Amino acid sequence: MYFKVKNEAIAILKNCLDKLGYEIPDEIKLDNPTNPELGDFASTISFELAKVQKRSPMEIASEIMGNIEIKSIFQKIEAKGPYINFFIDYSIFAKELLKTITKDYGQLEKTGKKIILEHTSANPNGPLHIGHIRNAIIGDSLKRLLTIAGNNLDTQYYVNDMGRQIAIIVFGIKDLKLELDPNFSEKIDHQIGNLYFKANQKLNEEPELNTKVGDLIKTYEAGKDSKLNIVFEKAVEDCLTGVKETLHKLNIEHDEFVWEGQFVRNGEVNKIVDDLIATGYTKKGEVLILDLSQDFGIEKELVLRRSDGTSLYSTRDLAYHSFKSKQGDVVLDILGADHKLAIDQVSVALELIGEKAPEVVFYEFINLPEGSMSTRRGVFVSVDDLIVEAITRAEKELKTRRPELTNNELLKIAEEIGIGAIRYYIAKLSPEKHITFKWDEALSFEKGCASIQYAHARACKLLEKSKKANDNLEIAIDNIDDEEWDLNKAETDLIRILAKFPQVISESAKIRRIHLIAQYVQDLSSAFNKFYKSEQVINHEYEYYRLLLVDKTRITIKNALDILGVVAPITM
RNA sequence: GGGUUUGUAGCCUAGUCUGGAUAGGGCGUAAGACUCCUAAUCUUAAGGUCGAGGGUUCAAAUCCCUCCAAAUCCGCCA
Repeated sequence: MYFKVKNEAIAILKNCLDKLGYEIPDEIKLDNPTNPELGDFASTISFELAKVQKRSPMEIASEIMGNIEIKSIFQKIEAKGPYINFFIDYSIFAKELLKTITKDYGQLEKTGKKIILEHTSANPNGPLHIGHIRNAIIGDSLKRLLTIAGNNLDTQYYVNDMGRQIAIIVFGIKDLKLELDPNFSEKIDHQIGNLYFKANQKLNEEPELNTKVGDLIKTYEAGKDSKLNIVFEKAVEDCLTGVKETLHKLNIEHDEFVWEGQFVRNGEVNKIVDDLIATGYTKKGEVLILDLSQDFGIEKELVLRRSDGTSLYSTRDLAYHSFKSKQGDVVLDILGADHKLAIDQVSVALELIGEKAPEVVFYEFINLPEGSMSTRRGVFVSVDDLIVEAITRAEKELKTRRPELTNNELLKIAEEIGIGAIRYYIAKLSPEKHITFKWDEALSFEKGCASIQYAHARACKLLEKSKKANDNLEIAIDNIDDEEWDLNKAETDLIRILAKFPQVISESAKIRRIHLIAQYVQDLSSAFNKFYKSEQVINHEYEYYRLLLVDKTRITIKNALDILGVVAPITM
């Protein structure tokens, strides 16, 4: 609906320019003025024409105004100085819009594109910490966003079962006889993280033990020692169990878990190395390297094999990316900013052998006030702890607000609010922003996600109450054209924001940024809360229209929260 | 040393790609609003050298140059 009106405005302008005999630019851009008093769309076309024609923009604007034709959906078109402002006629537009908002509002046309989205992919050497969830939350929200934007998504978690990290864990189990408690006295990924920390300490004290780790890597990569394979696989599987549990609590599920080891075993890594040798960009010295400095300006050489013949992460990653490249139209990675150089190398290498380079969404680090996090050093805040704290805080708040709730109800709502707070905290920031983690900022309920969820719950409750007082809501939709509806400011503001939802989705999906959605749903719920506070709905003259407005707002808030992976509670 | 990212009120942040109207939100602060559909709400106010300096332009938070600060990368780690 919004697209349609915007295009209509552009058509009106084009028509007018044509009439005046001016050359029509390829693209006519319309701004959304921040101040509603300046209209719904604004054109700065006068400035551009002024440059070409060497006349004042004001003069051109008034000339345009003298020749412009107003169509019915617009109430008026005004020139404010050099700007040309379009004002929508909301008494018509609002009714049209309400008809277009259905259960799947926001769903864009199918693009037919398959997108392979890899996210999270944390090493299975400990529990997820708050650095990892930025990846997971951005990744999962993008999956939801790109799906509603019409794409076919496949999400993958790349499991690093072959790295040095995992070998260190196996070394801890086999050589240091560190034990995991099979009775799960502590969540298994936390146990593994702890074991990893201890094994690293030992290796720091006695660096000569590193040869044992090297031997483990070599043996596992060869894959012939089936007993050792089982130890590796068990450790990874165990850790992954814990990680999946954490992700599940955050409403995050992956379609596939792809183990990197398979690419060594099935010969893909060797094949990639051979293909790269064939390009002529490799050099063989003590180790095999890929040199991209001459033709691609990448200073750092990429080592493809260790001197002992084993593969490295980046080589296996090349094989994995080649695998993904064959599965979809777009390969999308969510990566920490520390991977920028590495993925540049991988991308160039992939293009050299005729595969698709990934598109990458980078995010900056989350640090603790005391510095960076590290699983190896045992310095981190785990996501599990964060979740417990978030839910505890929500519970406490709920107890004072809704003392009449049963324990089960309370826990359910507290979970929805706590998880929402976490996801929203990450989602609302643009990914290139550096974050210093602070509990109070991460878990704020004021004007954060909770107020959005609250708006949704309010809308639900209102609709429920109206059902008791009224006939069915559908009647209002049928009769929508028969009655006049003179909208006030609160209603107009709400309509205006509701109308923008598909445009926001389209724009966010295009630039692969979820924080626009977070901002949008905040604006929407804020407009709804204002409306709710200032206007009576039940028993009002325009009750049908207002109930419709409430219902459509409810749908839109829910669909927007869905993109962020946040539950829209019916009550709270 | 070189590359990349960030710097917007006491605090957090949008806007930077694609220059355009009075720089948009939120927290906190101050004052106010529940005999009325849920006050996790709403209303009002104060609070800004858009890191600093220079340049381009009719117009710069936005583009260009120099500098400052923070983070990060420059591993036979992942």
